[in-house]
Amino acid sequence: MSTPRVRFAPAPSGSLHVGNARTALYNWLHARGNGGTFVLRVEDTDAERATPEGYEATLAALRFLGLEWDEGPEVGGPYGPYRQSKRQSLHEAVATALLEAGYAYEAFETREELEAEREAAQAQGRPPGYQGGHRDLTDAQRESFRAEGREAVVRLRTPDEGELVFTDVIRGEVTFAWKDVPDFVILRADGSPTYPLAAGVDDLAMGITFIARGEDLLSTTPRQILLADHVLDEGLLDRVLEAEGYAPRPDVERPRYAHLPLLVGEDRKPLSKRHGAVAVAEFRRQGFLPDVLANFLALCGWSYDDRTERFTVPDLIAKFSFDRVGSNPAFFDVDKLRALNGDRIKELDPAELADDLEPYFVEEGLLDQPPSAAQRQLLHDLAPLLQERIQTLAEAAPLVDWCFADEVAYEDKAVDKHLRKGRADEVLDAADAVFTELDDWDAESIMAVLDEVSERLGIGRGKTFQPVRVAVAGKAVSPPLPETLAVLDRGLVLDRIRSAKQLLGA
RNA sequence: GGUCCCGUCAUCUAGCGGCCUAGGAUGGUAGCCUUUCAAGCUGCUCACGCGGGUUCGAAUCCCGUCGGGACCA
Repeated sequence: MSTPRVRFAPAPSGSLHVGNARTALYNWLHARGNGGTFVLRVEDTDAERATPEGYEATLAALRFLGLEWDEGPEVGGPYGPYRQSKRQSLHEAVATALLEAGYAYEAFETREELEAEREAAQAQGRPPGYQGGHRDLTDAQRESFRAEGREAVVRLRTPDEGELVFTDVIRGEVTFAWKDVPDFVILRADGSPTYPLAAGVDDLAMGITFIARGEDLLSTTPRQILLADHVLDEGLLDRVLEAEGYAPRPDVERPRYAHLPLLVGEDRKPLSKRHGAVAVAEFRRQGFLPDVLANFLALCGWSYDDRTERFTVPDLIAKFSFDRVGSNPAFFDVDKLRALNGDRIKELDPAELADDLEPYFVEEGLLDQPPSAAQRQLLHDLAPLLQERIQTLAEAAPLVDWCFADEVAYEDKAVDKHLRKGRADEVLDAADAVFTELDDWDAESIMAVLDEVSERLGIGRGKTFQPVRVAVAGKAVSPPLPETLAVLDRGLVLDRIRSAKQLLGA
């Protein structure tokens, strides 16, 4: 078998949906793992949905995930153009050739007539598909329809009987009876190609050998196979390609199909905006790492064995295979994604984590843009403390915002609970004194003097640490106190303790 | 309405005729640890939609049924 040529063909109607991202990932992994070629073809024929912003967002999402394409927009390749909107003349020419060869025909029914036909069929309990009424019109009939001002669509003729059996890489043998596949439209009345024609022709023209796509396209597969039969058997496509000035298609076998299980929400319905975030860009914004997203997406439908679930991207390339893609719907479990992300963050080199965190802190206004050397240093010092308490990058800033702010914002609840109670005032006085006199401003020494304070006052660590924490941070939750204080400026810490004392006095 | 796909713990998933008294993970929960929050460790949470059949033996194969989804309109 030759090396695979796979493609990802998104409609650029906004940022990439995670379901589509998974499709892209599987294709990409298949190509990378088998020495193949990953082709990106943008299906931007629907002018209303395909916006320039959507196009940019789609490419950005793919790049964020690391899914670089070998052929496609902005990188080119021998079988372009790779934007479907620029290939319309090819699709139209193929439709015309199909018409001339008798595989397709013009049909003139109006929308109302088709509607009536459908209702009649439903009423009689028959399937509602097109009945093929205009299959065998004479030239004269066609002329007379045209004279009435009717416009024709072009339909591809499907067999009346027999069945089509094909092997789906994931589902095995799938059978469709031709009687259930009505003649389908390949060219609309306005002359524009439909999805099956455009995608089918482009896949063949680009020499795609393996098509992994959503399960929703399973039932259109017989049409595409039929179309491919007609387009290929007579050398029809090759002639059109040449006539239209396109590169001859590569000499490869016909595409095999893999229909991926749907991604669903917790209610088992297809994943949509109702379920929360669905765009790759959104997960990126929330601070999920691209490798983790790829890891998680790979697991949505694929498994390696009965226990391994953490993979690096090179692991995935080496281990991914369509053999182990399941056929039941995959639940997009955000909790699991968060857990994976948290695990990966813990493993990150703290310096790397600090770099990853920087944009989020800038976004929150905690760091200047660009950050000063001191700010950057502080973030680097804080990174190891943050590491095991966050699952996403966006969660870090709220934990340590007080380290960067000029003024602490005291939370009433924390103040009431830890400063206005017990012997907080004594603790603060003691902390003020010992911190001021401390020789070495490091975590160990701070820990030691705080323990001394506890002992002297005869209270537990909690009763000592919490008032100090609230005094300095303004809230009851923070990374470990001595370690955090140690990376801060001692003067700042003392100021905070004094302002807390004032707060209590007032 | 028709065609196609799918149905294992609370959730996702492994399972492809004996290795299954069904494994892993997530979530929840209890305990330990503990300066808060986490993290970590230990335990609990125990499931093959239902009914037939094939077989010495079925989660695994077959038939039916119920349920969910996709597509066609």
